[in-house]
Amino acid sequence: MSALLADVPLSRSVEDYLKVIYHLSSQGGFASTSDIAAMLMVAPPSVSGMIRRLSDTGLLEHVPYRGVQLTNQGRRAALRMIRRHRVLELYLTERLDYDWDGVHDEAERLEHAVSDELIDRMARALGNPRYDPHGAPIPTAAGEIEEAVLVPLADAEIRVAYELRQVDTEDPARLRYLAGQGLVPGKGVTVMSKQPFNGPVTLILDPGGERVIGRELALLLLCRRNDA
Amino acid sequence: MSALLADVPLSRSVEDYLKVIYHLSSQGGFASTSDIAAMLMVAPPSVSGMIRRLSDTGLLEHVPYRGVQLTNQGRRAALRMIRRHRVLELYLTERLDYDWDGVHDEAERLEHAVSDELIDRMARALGNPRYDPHGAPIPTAAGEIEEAVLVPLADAEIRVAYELRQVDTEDPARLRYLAGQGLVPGKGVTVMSKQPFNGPVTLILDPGGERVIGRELALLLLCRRNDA
DNA sequence: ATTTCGAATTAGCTAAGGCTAATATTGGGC
DNA sequence: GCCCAATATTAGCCTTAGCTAATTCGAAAT
Repeated sequence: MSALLADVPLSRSVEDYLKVIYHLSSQGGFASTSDIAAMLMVAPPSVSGMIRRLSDTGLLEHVPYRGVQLTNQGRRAALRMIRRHRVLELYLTERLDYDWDGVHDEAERLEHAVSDELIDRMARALGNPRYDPHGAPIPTAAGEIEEAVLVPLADAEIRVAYELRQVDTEDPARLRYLAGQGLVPGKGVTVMSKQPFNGPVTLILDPGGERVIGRELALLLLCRRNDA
Repeated sequence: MSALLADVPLSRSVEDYLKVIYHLSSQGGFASTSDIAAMLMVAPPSVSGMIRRLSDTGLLEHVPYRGVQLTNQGRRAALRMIRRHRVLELYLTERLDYDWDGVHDEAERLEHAVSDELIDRMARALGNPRYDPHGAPIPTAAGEIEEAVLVPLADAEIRVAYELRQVDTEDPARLRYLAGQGLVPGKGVTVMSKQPFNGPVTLILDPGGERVIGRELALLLLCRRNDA
């Protein structure tokens, strides 16, 4: 049945579009032209053009003036890129001493050039890890990805123990600051209070101590209730 | 003085052209359009087109109907690519268990995507090595390359001790065969006899023993006289 | 029900880097 | 010294993937 869906190599641009569309539509909706354009830093008409090519080749479904969704084939290709990206990020930090805030750009370029073979060798060398340096799940070679139910720290319940699982940004400055505060995956966190009007969040880190962080950052810190 | 020669990023194609032109003109001559075309597996008019772009940007000098030579700027860019390629080949074999006959293709794609930073980290992790897995010298980050005077085994003097220094091919089948025969850089070799009419060469390997190999392969084995 | 405004699309352009077919140049053989 | 074959170049086309300007669509507000 997949004789027609020959595994033609995808261009660098196509790979970038698929990845972005995966992220934008991962919460089940459509990805809009303008959101895609903003994420890729291209003009909206460029996106319209690419959307036509991608839907012609069956990688996505386009509802004009509404948005796009990946087909199964498109989702498979996107997850392959995400696996590459996350394995690369982990390998670079673990084996070549990159900081977690500096790996993104390097991985972003390498993910288009590596073979599946190399990614699998890297993953094997790392013991087939399940999470990247930011705590994001690494899809398997078969294309499975863990769907954990995580809640932003900003929405966590007061005085309830959580575990910080994932830091949802690639911005080096934010990552550097958070690492400096000890806010890295694996830490225990308990929110003690939240100020109103999008004010700061006060929390206790374990191990660590008291911290006060702004709401913007608190939205990036994805957590899991300890009893869940 | 190099304010005008801004270090504009080069495209993948441009990097490939520079590398093959470097190799074709390394013995001091001009690289011809058709040789470049053959090495890159493109049609000769494509080469003519690229030559114009490259000489417009000052990366090479073109003498119409005769060929091209790299400028200093072009040579620097080519050596940077060669450094990348060779560091990658060594890293992949040393750290990710690639065979010396399988690294070429992977390095060929990665060399266009890695940063100088990553290459330097890999080189440092390997102890700033001077030779790649095939014995080819690795240019330094500053763009220096060792110019050793090596002689093909086919031209070595009879009953004189040489050291095998470099295997000058990237062809996996040939590399696999040579490794099977123990013909790898570092071995001692002494030619005992050469058959006429491009016939086989009989040699003694140290450590190893007697081997008989065809002239085609004997041309790829670059050696240095032990007393030189 | 109409208007309006923002989002999306189409039209038409550019540059890189391929291709084939046609033309120009060069150097070797006579 | 001339001619031919091999090599190089030019002419003209294609695709990818971007752009701006112009147009069209749809949904929210009147």
